[in-house]
Amino acid sequence: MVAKTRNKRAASPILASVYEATADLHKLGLVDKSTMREFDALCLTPVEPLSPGEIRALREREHVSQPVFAHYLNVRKDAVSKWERGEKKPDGPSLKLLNLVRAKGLLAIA
Amino acid sequence: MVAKTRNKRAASPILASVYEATADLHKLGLVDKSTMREFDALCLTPVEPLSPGEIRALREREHVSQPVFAHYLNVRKDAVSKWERGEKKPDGPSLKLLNLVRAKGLLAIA
DNA sequence: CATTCCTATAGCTCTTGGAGCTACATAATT
DNA sequence: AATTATGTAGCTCCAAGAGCTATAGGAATG
Repeated sequence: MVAKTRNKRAASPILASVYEATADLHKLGLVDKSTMREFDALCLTPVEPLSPGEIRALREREHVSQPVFAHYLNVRKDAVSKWERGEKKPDGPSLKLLNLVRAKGLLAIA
Repeated sequence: MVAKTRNKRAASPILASVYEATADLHKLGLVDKSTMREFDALCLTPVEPLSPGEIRALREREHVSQPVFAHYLNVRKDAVSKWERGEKKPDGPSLKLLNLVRAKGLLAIA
């Protein structure tokens, strides 16, 4: 399927690059097969794991307390505290929100 | 504490209204105490529960498949399927993301 | 000064969402 | 006809997050 995609004549050099990148991501298992068709999914900001220190730095960058930060993410303040102390690791939707804040600021999720 | 806040001379009529609204929300237990100081938290889009039908309608409004929708939210496609069939109920961070999409569209979390 | 709040930790228990998997029917592509 | 994507279904398992109490330190307020 990857090879097939590569061989397909792309509409533009830019699109061709997107195809290449997609194929590579796909090979690495980072992209769902469906994204080979639905290209808007590629415009997503990549979701990376965040260390406790990075989470704390992120929150302090936004100048908010743990309770307020938690309020933005719709989690309990305890959760934020545990993230920053490494007791729990955010993943899935929580990690997505944290990455959104990192990339676009708190206002992006307000 | 609520009365105390009410008695405080507000800087403007608008701010006074905000105080009033905050106090009421606080009385209803909808707002964390911290928000009485951190006002930006009030600018948050309220997070409401979504029914299975509303979730499906939301996804179809954005013209994406379950796998792609899941990709945006950084959850597995199975999760989206279960939400739409009422098998699982999104809450916390997932619900926040869904409300974000509803209020601002998929691009807001891209 | 004393007092009142907010913050941030810490230590618990418990529920359930989401991960991760397989399998299947349908529909759309090619 | 063969391939590919979709949506549903059933299952197990883990850990995130909920929810609670208690504590200590700091900041604001009187």
